[in-house]
Amino acid sequence: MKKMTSNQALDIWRGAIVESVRRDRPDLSARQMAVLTSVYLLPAPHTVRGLATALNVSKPAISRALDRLAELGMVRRKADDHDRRSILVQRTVRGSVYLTEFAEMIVGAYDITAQNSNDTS
Amino acid sequence: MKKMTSNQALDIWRGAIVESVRRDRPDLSARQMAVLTSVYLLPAPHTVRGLATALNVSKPAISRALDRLAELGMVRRKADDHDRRSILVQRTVRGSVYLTEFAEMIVGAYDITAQNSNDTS
DNA sequence: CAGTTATAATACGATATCGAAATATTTACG
DNA sequence: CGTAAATATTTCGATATCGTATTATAACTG
Repeated sequence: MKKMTSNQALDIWRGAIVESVRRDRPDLSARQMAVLTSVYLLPAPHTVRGLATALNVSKPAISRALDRLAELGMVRRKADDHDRRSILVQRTVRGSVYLTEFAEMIVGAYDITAQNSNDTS
Repeated sequence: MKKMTSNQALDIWRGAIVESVRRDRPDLSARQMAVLTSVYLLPAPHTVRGLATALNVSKPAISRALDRLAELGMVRRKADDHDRRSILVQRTVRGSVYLTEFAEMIVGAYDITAQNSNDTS
């Protein structure tokens, strides 16, 4: 499977999102999910301002997303000693677990899709 | 790329969700997205009861998700002539366009990930 | 050191979503 | 028929999220 078709892409997305809904996991908004994955996958450090720029949303929107993610224990705020106006968004064990489980749901959906689309060429 | 690693899965997910947030698209909840993709990717017909069972959520939750999706013009309700208690959830052009665009964002994220993980084996 | 700029958080009012209970409406069945 | 069951929606109060404006704190600058 060298390339991915649009149909395969949607199948995978559906498989993962349906599994997430079925399991009744904490329902993160698209924005919260964008913040969470960016914090975990992009190189540190992460600030409110940086995330706001990267995601093209307002800083208060990022602050609130961090409120929610921190409440779920998936990120942690830490003061920046070099510039005490800023905060550094840090990863947590719980956040790692959540994303790892999510990744497994995606891979699971991928495997089912790849199997069904039987690309033996 | 015969198999997909967890890291690649998350990279793709992040790429697509961030792009969706950046473009300021209608922000569907996970549940709404699960309903929308199920209606478009699984074989018809689709009823509230069927979707509720498939997604393991209550029927009122499906009704409300359909309210939102119908308000956005992404699905349409139609009375079932064979059993007038039921409704049939139907696809629309707008819903197809939305999902097609979304699929392209996923494929785009996939291409970037595949490129970066330079799997020349 | 006074004034400006930059950072993040909070306040505010509006809107959306939630779960659970109550309400039609239609069908099944005895 | 008439009662029970099944379908979907609506209602209710509680909670969450939204965009914008405002506030609080820290750093820069002339």
